[in-house]
Amino acid sequence: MSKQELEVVDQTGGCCPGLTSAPLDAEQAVDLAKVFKALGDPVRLRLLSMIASRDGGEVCVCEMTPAFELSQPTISHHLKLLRQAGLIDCERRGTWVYYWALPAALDRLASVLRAPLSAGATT
Amino acid sequence: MSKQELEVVDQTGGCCPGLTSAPLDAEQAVDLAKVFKALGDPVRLRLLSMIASRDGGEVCVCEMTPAFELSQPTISHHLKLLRQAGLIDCERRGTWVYYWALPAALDRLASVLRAPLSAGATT
DNA sequence: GCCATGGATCGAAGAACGTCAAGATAGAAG
DNA sequence: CTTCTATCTTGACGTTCTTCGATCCATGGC
Repeated sequence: MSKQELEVVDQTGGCCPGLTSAPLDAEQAVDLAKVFKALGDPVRLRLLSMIASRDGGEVCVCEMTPAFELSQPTISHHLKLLRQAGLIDCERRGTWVYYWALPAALDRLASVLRAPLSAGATT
Repeated sequence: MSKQELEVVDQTGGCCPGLTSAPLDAEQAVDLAKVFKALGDPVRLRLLSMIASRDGGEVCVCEMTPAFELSQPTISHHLKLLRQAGLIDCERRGTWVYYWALPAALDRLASVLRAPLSAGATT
């Protein structure tokens, strides 16, 4: 896996500490909450899952919309929220728009949630 | 029959396939979204962090309330939501109420978010 | 140029959420 | 039993979210 050009580990200002290592400060909490809020809707979770489970490829909007019993503007709206949360990105290619996942964002969240391996009673 | 035989909690098995391994079905998405929604508020994230970063011990409400510029009922409300999401639990002990984290819930979420280590992560 | 198609944006209706003040409940101390 | 402290619950208010229909923008084909 290729690394980004950022060698520092705390680039996002909330990436590293983790929920379980120390109390989150207010600013980190606001930042993280935005991303978790984006995941706090079943439609967005399914959209993200559809996209992220195709790590190699993109998913066309025209493929996602009919998978839900929702209007096209609603799907578009949810995709926008996922994009604003930094979880996915998209590109127009001809007539169609393709979305792909940004795995680093998911990894960051997982790291925040995952208790340190040595957590618990260390003594 | 309340619970089906789906008691396997193996993170790679039937319970938590993970966002990135296959598209989430609607029911799983609704279930997961409830937990992520509980994390989608900065106050709740900080509360959970305060509690979870003391894995060995509990945190008294009397210790959490003054950490926020919010009324005590509001804190109580957020703690209730975290408890309903299965992220924390509590017990009254004398005059005070103590909360502690349920690390298995956090682990489950992390597993859902984390791309499968051996499969698909080809970036 | 014109039209058809895929997607995004706008504005509005209804539901859900975060917050507080006021009241209720549980235990401790006198 | 009464009172006090710590916490939870209730009811209400304003804000935010989800969803939709209608409309607009971008691209490709004629």
